[in-house]
Amino acid sequence: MPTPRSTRAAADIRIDLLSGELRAGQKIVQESLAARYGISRIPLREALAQLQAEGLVVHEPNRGYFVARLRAEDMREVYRLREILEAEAITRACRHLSEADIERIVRIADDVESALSTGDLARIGAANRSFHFAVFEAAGMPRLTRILAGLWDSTEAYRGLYFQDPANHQHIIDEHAALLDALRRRDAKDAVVAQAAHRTLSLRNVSDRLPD
Amino acid sequence: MPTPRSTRAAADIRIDLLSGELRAGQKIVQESLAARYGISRIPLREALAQLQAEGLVVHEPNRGYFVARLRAEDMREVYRLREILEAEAITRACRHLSEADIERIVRIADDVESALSTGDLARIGAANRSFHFAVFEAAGMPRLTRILAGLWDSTEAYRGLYFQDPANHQHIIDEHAALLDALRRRDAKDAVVAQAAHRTLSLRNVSDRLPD
DNA sequence: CCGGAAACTTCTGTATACACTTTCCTCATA
DNA sequence: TATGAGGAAAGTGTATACAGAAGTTTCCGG
Repeated sequence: MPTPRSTRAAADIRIDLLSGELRAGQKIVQESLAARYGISRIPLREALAQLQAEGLVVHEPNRGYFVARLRAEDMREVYRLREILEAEAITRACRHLSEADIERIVRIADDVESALSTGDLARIGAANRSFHFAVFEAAGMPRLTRILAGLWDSTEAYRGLYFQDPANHQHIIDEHAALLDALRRRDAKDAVVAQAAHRTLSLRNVSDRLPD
Repeated sequence: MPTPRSTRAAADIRIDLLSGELRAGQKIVQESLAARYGISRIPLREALAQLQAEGLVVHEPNRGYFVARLRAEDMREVYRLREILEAEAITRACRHLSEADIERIVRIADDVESALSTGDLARIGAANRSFHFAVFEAAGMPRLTRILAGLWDSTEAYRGLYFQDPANHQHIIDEHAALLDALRRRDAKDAVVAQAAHRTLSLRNVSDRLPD
């Protein structure tokens, strides 16, 4: 396995955080959490450092890490930031997209469809993410891509819930198609609108499950 | 001293990175860098993890950390992202600012002026940063504040050069005053413009010193 | 003389161990 | 009963140590 323990731990913690296993505001005792994942504190701390950059945990010197409080309002912040930054990414992408880029994105969109038909949530999530980030990366702004990745990560666990409902599958396919169509025409405005529609739907889905 | 070694190391590395001591693309050998700062590899790794979130270094599993390549183009990306995100922060801040907030910001602006008169670069930098982040924080968007902090950090070392030139001192004072005036009037549009002027000037100053 | 595989070197990733800080409890005192 | 000093317990921050992966050199067969 080429994945370091710290990376895997970060993924595990994300799940536990967002599934409510680790509750908001709670102190994170490194020893016990490390034991839970069967690793030592060193890789755990690196995972926590990464999650801090995503805003899922906060750190106080000599006092340790605490679970950040995620409320509906936080979710709205994440989505507002995505709105702004994804608009920038897509607008720039429209300027730079080559035909090869578009072909590649089309192939990934096909992957998403075939993943949806299997119902394998992990595969759907991975494919969907690949699709959107293939577009974002075409903007040629690596920092922007990284920031967006952090924002996506911070709500990663909720996306599974969204994919779980088969009623959403056709929406996803349609919205990806709309985005692709706009990209083909290099129509930044339409592309931004298509992306926004996609995002708004999933925000509604997610924020219903949070306090406040 | 309440600062953990890892935090201090991150600051040290930032300086060495941006002063050219550590060159772009270069592999970071943890052992030697740790020795250089007189610490062990553990806090160094945590510092590197943090710097990765800022985009100053990149990590490849089992291969280690490498110095990110910073070109004028990267600087333009950082400033473009700041432009978008600071506009959002200031717009929201205008909605939420209380009189007490404004008073506090005024006091910090005075700190900046007195720091400028002493010529102490570290103090000027700290005061200037406090000033702008006091405004950003008033937006009530903690993730946005954190992202902006990362963007500021990634060019921190260059800001010193800007403050060093006394010709810029009056600019800084005037622009802070203009921003404050707009904030008092809760005029989001003017405030964004004032902030933009401030930023543009320092971008020009910084990007002249980079390759490409 | 060259290509490729095996041994070696170097460095990363992680476990263990310990010092120092914070927190909590106890108990004496007003 | 409330309060604060003192000390024990718990937990973080970091140094040291080691296993294993990546990179490098050496050596052999062609």
